[in-house]
Amino acid sequence: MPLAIDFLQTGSMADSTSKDRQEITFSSVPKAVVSRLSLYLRELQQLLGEGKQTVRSGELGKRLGFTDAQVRKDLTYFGQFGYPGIGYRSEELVQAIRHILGTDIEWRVVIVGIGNLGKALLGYKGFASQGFQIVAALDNDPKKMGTKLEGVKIHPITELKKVVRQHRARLGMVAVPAVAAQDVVDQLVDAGIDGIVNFAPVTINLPNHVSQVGVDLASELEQITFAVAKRLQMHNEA
Amino acid sequence: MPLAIDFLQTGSMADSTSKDRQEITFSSVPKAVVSRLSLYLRELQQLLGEGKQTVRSGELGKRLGFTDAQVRKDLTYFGQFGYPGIGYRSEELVQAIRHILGTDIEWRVVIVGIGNLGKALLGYKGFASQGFQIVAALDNDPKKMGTKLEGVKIHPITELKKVVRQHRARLGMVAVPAVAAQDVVDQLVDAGIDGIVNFAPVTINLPNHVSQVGVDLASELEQITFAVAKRLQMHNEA
DNA sequence: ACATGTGAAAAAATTCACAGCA
DNA sequence: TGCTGTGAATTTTTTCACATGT
Repeated sequence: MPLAIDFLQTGSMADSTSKDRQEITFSSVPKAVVSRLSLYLRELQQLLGEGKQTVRSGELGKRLGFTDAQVRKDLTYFGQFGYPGIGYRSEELVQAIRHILGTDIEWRVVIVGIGNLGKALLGYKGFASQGFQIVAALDNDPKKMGTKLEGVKIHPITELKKVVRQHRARLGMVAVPAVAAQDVVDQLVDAGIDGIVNFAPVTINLPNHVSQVGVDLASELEQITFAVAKRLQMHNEA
Repeated sequence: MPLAIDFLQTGSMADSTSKDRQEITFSSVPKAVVSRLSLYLRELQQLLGEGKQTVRSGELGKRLGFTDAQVRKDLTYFGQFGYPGIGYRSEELVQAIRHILGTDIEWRVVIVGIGNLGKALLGYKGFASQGFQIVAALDNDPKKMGTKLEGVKIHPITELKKVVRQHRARLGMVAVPAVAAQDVVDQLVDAGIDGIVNFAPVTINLPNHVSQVGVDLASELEQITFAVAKRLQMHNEA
């Protein structure tokens, strides 16, 4: 019996353009598919801004460097969203992907660590537009307490649990020094957070019921130096 | 004929602890291997800090959530670094991975866009420790021109090509608004940059000879909301 | 004895290619 | 005609399990 959730509210009988009730089965969706879904969403929003009401799998894929088959296969993990002979309706697919990713509802986020990076995250406009609301910031510098940045109040880390619960935050972004990361993460878990984005360049341990994504800025650069070193080497060989 | 590069300088005849000359063949190394390599490196540096001179594949893997076989297989894409019955010598493996990633030499980096995120990147200490040197910053705000931040001078974007060439920078980090990203990237390519980390939430187009990695902060959060939504759904089902 | 390195097997992800539908 | 959706084929990646080396 596959796992499934209700998907896309049933359209009214008179609304001939809306698709029938669909199901999403989550069994064995490759991790890479989910990250491409984010890219599809971003590109579709771009396409909408360009006034394109529909898009074909080949077109969407080409803009992102994927094949048409990849785009179609990725989407069909979650349902049937396309129209044979036409393509996909941009607005409809945006809504569908937002529902799949879970960002058709607002997520309340706390940021821990208001150094340079934490401040950048606080001020980042891209979160709000994708359904993320930053509800509180936490830091252990006494000088910052009680002040506001970008309209968000800064609390002492000692009040983390209280603040997370008061705001009913479900996600945490950790931008503290590496040595403090595990401790902060433990507190977030204790406070009942559902998921964590960790910007500290260190491995953190979490219980299975809390999701994490690690973003290591040096590591991102290393992916590139490897590619460049490889290319130079190939060139020398040839 | 496989691609290969010289690897690990040949030890002196008297140095019985150093390994023989090795070769790296780059043919068909999975992309995921390279990102794990970054994690191995980070964890090994951590282990060294804890005073561990050697580490077994199972131990390294466990700390990162991988299997022992995965660790060994990943490393053998590039050579033989282990000692049967012992494991890997931490310091030696650190050097080897740095060489593989290309970070055993210094890379000069420019940052374009000195908003909140650009400032955070400028101040990030994790770059220098991994072999990245930020040599210049660029922005188009006249008020910032000529000032210094974190000891790095801010130049107008109009001088991008000149600045990149004067500093012989090979990598660029792009932290400008989405609408400006492609233009900035084009200028970086024109200036002869080798690789780009793009923080703007937009797809950029590059010639094949320039590497890129995209970091989309909202997308990172979406990976988590998907996992959380999925877990909640599984719970409801059960 | 113990841990690596590695072919072989298995699993997973991608690509193909075409049936079916607008 | 032109596109999606999708089983099948292919390719890639991971895991297994054991021969090899210390």
